[in-house]
Amino acid sequence: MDHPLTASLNPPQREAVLHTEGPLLILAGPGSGKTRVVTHRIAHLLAQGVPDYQILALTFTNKAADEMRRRVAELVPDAKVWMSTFHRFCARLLRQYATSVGLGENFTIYDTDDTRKVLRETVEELGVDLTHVTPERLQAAISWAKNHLIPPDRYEPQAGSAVGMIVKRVYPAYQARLLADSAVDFDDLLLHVVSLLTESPELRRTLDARYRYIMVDEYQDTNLAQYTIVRALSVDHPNLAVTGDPDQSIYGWRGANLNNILEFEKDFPKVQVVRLEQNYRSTQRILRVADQLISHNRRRKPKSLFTDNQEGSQVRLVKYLNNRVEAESIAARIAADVGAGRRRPRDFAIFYRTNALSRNLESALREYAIPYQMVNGLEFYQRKEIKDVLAYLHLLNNPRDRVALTRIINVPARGIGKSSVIRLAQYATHRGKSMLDAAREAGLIEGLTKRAAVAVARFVATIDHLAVARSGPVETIIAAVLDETGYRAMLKESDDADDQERLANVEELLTAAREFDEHNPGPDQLESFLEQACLVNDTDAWEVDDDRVTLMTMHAAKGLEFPVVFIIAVEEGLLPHERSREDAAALEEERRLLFVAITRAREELQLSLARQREFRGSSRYAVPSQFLMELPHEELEMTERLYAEQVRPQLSPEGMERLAAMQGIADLDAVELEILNGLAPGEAMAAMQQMVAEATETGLAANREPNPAFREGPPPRLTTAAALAEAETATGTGTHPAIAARPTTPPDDFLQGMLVQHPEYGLGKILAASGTGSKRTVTVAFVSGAGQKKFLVIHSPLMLARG
DNA sequence: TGTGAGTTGATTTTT
DNA sequence: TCAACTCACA
Repeated sequence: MDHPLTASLNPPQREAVLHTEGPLLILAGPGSGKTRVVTHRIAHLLAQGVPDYQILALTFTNKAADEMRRRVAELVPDAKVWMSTFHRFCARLLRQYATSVGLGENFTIYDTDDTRKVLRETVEELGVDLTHVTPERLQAAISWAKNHLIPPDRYEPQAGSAVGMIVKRVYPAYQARLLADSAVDFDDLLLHVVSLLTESPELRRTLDARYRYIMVDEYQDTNLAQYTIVRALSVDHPNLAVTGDPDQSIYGWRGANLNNILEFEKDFPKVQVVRLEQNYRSTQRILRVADQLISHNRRRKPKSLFTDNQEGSQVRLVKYLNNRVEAESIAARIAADVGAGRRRPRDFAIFYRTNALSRNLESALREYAIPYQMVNGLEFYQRKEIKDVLAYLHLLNNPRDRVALTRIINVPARGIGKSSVIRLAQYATHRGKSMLDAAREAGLIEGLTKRAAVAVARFVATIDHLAVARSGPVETIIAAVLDETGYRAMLKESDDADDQERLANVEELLTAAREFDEHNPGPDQLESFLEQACLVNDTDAWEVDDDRVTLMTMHAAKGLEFPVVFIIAVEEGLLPHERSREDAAALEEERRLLFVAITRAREELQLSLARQREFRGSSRYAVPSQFLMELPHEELEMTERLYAEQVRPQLSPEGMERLAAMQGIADLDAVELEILNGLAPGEAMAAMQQMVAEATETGLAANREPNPAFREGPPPRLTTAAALAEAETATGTGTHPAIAARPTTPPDDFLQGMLVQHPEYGLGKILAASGTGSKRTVTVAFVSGAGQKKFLVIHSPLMLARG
């Protein structure tokens, strides 16, 4: 009988799906339908009668886990298969057995920031001199050791390594401090689970039997700790299915060991190996470029990628004068394609090696009013105010959490200064007490002023009072924290517009908590909430459905695909990154990184570099990446651009409509269409935004008077920011020349909820307003993707878009 | 104790 | 370029 489940699969895919018993290695090239195979395999297992709780699927990112969950649900709606990241899985497990590894029942997960604080304090306590070693370096070294399962007492530095010597001293103290705080860092989550499994054969057996079918995604990225965990759970029931591609291993710097996948067949001699080599994503040309590049790597399993897709156009390789021209040209191209109706914003992605490279792109895209989303930036849970509130929760959850206590003992200000906190910490360390317990004895602490002691006592009382409601709904706990600590009042009474924004963020946290409560009913959910907050990351915020251009690092791009991909700054020192150039293995990883980036493209691909690039404030001449020499030149179309591309699209009616929809306008009349066609794309976009403002003003998108800004004929053409700035100075209005001058509005007329127009950022809404007259400040959220900004109204080029 | 200005120093990728 | 940290002052 035919399996309806496998009807749509090619032979190797089917083979992988139908293989259920015994180890399985799926070598999946890019775009080969890997997720499809994994999800169908889960569905198949379930159809075979395997209970859902016996299946465990492990990924590296929440994004991947969510995607898998979504797609399994499409096949088998009610299955409750456990799909999560390694770290989350370990956190869950660890919570049951925390005491066996020396942690308190409610342990805290310290993030990178917290970890650095602990490290810094440890270094200080030990009196270690850090003149030539940054804490980050130390952090990386300790993380490396942990990823390689080297405990503090077995750490031996390489001969002559200055960092190593310091690590040898600091690592044990650091680890002791974590345990004292009943806290773990990210690496510990894995490490503690490894010790659980190695030290308790019984527990290992139980879990092995429980998770009978284990799948690991992106197996090439596993480090020794992850490898050990997976192996330990696959001894009695070795139904371990791993998928991966050695050519896409890009996390070596985080301890990922390529050997795990290269030697899987040695680890499990009876393994079935399936190769997925047919690519369903890219054009022949893109695939050939990728293939040729990666063939220069030595440490790999050779594979032959092929596709039935079209030949496609040549891959563009463009050399720009400088980074500004690069960014503007890319933005112009995108604007042209969108304007002509050929593409939507969501079809495009721009990749770069380091986050710092995104700046020019952002402003260029804003200039063209192209909506974009950037995957990184200050992530919600990293914001100061969110971390503050969460610190209160952490302290309630784990009274030993020292980082949390020091963070908020004087926030809002209670008159407990730095020196008092140090005294408190010393007292606690001396007596082996937690900071909170030490604080309870504030009156006994030498060197603490009476005033400080009273303040500390009051702080303890507040915490104790809050602790009473600790087991209730999270939203209630947060609300109590905000009220009883005075945190909300502190923000509310502030004149600073930043604080108004913070207040809004804090309210958002309340909403998040409410949603969490709905999904997680029952008492004592605080720890679970905090765990979730600690283990989310930037890419999780990326929205597939938004019609926006995507900006991200090449690392974040893994697992995604886009019709058109731009890869910028393919230059020595950036693409093989500075720090990777000497080391052959690291260089291969950089090559894989470019391979990953290239293979994200479905139809069009452009690689670019600049002759001159501004970096760290100063400008320098760039050398083309050595990887460019390795590409097949017959597949490339090479051009050089010394000025910003002037792409003047003839906007088709269809394209205009799309643009209009993007900008929120219902329809356009013929006159407007004609005028817009006469403008450079950047101006056309700005003009569009103006129309939105007009439309909002009248409340009626249709049936408008033609915009007065266009009656007087096209404004001077300006494309570069320099020219724009010049024009601004000349007119003295500070507004884009395409926008008609308006009478100035008194600052106090800028009210919360109003729509405003900004020459650079476009249309936005006032989220918060404070102060009066010349001190009037507003926080504005922009639709363009610029995010939120605050302005002193009187000095800002903001104009009301309504009234 | 708290704030502000000035200086310094560092910048890959992330669970 | 920018953020974090230091130091001086109120």
